[in-house]
Amino acid sequence: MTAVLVIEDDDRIRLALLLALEEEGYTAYGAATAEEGLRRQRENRADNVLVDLMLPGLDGFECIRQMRRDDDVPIVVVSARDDTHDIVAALEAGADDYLVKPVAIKELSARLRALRRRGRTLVAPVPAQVFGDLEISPDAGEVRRAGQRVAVTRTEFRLLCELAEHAGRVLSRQQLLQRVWGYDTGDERLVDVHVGRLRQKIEADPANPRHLVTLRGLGYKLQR
Amino acid sequence: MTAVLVIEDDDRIRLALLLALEEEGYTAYGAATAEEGLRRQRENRADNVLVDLMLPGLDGFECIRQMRRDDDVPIVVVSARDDTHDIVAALEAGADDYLVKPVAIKELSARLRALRRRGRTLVAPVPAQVFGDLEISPDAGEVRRAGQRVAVTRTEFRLLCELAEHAGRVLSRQQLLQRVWGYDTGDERLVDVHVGRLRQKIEADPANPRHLVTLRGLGYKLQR
DNA sequence: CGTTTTCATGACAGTTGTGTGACAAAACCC
DNA sequence: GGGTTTTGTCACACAACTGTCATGAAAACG
Repeated sequence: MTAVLVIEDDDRIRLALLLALEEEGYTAYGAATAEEGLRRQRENRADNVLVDLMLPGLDGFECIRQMRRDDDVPIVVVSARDDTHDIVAALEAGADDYLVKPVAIKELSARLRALRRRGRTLVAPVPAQVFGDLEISPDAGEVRRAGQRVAVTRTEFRLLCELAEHAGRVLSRQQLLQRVWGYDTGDERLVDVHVGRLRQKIEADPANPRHLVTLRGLGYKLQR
Repeated sequence: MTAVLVIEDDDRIRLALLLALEEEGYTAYGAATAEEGLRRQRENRADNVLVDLMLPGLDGFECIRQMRRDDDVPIVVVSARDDTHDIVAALEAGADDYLVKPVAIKELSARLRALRRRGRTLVAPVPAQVFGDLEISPDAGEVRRAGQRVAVTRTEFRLLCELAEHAGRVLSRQQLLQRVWGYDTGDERLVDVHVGRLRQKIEADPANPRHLVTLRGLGYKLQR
């Protein structure tokens, strides 16, 4: 199922777009401001983003720039103005396509498909993160200890990446459940179990972990 | 240097586009018919192709379809008609963008840039890639193991090239489906089957692959 | 020092992911 | 047109992984 996020302040237009997109078989949801749109996209990544340029507060250009900082999602601008400067500026900001209102839903749908066909760029390789003798490369799906490849499972890998991303900071079990498993609620012991298994694999002495440490009452953190 | 091929029958418009593109720093060359355009693109791959829809003989849609059969180059349609049906049909045929004449050269340039940023970088002749005893020459369409030529099918070859292009990085089944088969959605098991067949051919011990490895829960990757 | 809370870990059963052989449809090639 | 190759679907088997639970150790608390 393909999810589309529509960032548009005009309620009528936004709802019309959402309905039309659902008609076309997409899962669509909206945001009335750039800030809300950015937040929703962070929390729940859509496969495509539609954004209006004229937004109250943060405008569309800035919205695109900020979203581009950590997201490769194809962004389509839907604007009322057919102005070359706007088009160029939007594409410069990181948009992938530009449509002028009123948009024909069939055209929109075809363009979304064309964009997805081309797929995510895959260009920027993520450098491996190093924690002492521990090495994590999300790109290669690999974990190494002292240069030796260590086999970790998908869940363990995600957990490790999450901890690595916030290296040095404590993450509560609740946060980890949320970020790694997507559980809003659940047994926190689950995290313990996976941390334990991870330690067996990545720590020289699993009983006295040096990298993946427990902060009693708080959670876990990964340190150098 | 970025090369652009302009397929457009109207001499005046073609020359104007070529001049404007060179002004923008591109290397640009033209073709007056679809047939000529296809031939030139086969002989000498441009990084971007601009196509007019109204062409004598083979029309633009057919031109795009034929070019798409064995080329991933970003194709931009430049048409006089601002008609949703045309737009949709062109995108369906495999175009990546659609501009209505008269085009603003700055906009065109920005769109070309956006396309390339997103698009694959299948530029220039690709040198043979070597993975231990495995050798892949995308240009020659050949695979060798220990110097011996190995017969692989077209699909297997594309799959292998895709993996080789991102050597060392995991590609999910979804990404492979999209990049090798062009499927937006589909049965991921299909990838397994072809990976399996490929292993039979390129791995010394297919049951214990050394190059084409599985990353459980993540996908496949090709490594040295 | 005893009690309570928090955490580590081994065992286990259910679930999921992957490899593979068989087969039919489609494409290709004389 | 008939035979061959290639492709995609399916089903099954097996291995790997996940989440739950129980138990006991360690730390915090009073």
